[in-house]
Amino acid sequence: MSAGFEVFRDYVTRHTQLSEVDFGTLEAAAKPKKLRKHQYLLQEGDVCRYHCFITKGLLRTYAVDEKGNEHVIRFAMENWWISDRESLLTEQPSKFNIDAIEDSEVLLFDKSTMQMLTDSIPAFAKMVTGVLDKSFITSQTRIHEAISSTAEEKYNTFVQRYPGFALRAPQSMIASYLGIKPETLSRLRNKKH
Amino acid sequence: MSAGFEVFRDYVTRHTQLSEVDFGTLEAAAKPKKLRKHQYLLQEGDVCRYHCFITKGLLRTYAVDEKGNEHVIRFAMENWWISDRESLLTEQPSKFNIDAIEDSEVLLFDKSTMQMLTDSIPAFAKMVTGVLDKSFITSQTRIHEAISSTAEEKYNTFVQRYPGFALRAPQSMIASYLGIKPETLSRLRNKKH
DNA sequence: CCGTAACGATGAGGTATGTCAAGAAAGCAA
DNA sequence: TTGCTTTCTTGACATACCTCATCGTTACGG
Repeated sequence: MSAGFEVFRDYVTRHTQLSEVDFGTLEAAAKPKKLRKHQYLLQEGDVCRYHCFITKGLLRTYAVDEKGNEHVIRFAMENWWISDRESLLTEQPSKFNIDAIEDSEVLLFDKSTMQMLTDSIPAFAKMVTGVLDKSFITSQTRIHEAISSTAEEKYNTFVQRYPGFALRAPQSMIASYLGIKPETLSRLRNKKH
Repeated sequence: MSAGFEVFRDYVTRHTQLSEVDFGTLEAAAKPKKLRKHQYLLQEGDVCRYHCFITKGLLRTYAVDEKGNEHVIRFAMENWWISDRESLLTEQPSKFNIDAIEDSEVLLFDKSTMQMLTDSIPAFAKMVTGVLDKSFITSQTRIHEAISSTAEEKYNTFVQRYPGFALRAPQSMIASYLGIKPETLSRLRNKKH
């Protein structure tokens, strides 16, 4: 068993209970992939074909606006899923880019494979829906914070909630994620005492 | 069949195919409820017990911060679902309020009933997951806009995407939803030529 | 280990949006 | 209708955050 699948196996075990046969099915379905720092998992304009589970490293989803500014939509690290669900669902070109912030490793599950897995392993289907449910809740929380907090409050909340991202991602990307300029974030960080 | 269920039946028919038996099961499970303008569907501190489908009217989810300011998290009208998924999932007190902006009618499905329905009607389960998936995608889009757009861009996008909300909700609530002050929204609207 | 490039820090000044206050308009109850 | 309340508009001013430019620091490929 690959190191990558071991991480995934632990993750699944933490969320549901599956037979050895089911784990075999999962392992056969997962395509491991390594990504070097700065390498793309998905590029704007391409159709997103995979649900990706991260077994190692740190990735980001970002969009580029007309003026060429990057906007980080989200970060994701070990034990997180990442994809463009909209492109995956509609099979239309993605508006987003996903790339590696660190050297990373992921497991790819293409759309039809995922369908097969959720159809044949109900407990796995339930886990996947549970993940989606939590993702939605997290998004609602972020929206709440985005519309109601100052830059400083957003940053403090971010650091508390995601210390891993705060330590591992460059400040310019964190600023982008928070919807503020890097200079503003720098000042915020340095004004503390 | 009540007028409310008729709306729901049409909605379900648009999204999936169900037998008459299944529709009977749904109708038996749905508790209709009328809400007068300003009436609460959920109050902060209470545990959210229901998935609610709106058959008539307009509701909002909002949070109140320490300073007493209201922040509108979302609007929802006919053919939309509304609830606090976090409270529903965890059975912890909600941080949000949901109330009626207009006289409204909803169908309530409590958590265990919903579980029973999705367990016994796979097509319905699939539809519900599909709705959640779309909700998540919508949230991601809103986050993207929140971090990358000016107040004016946010307002224009909002009007285009949700003309119904733009016409039916008071401006102070729309401003709150966009994360800006009512005065700012008023100026934006009136500066056009 | 060096040189270059990317990143972060900091200053000066600008702009979008917020705050507070007053008045006009619109909704609503009697 | 009338009067009362809530919502919207508008102005003057405050401020959080942005922009642009510069410089120090860190990362990294050769």
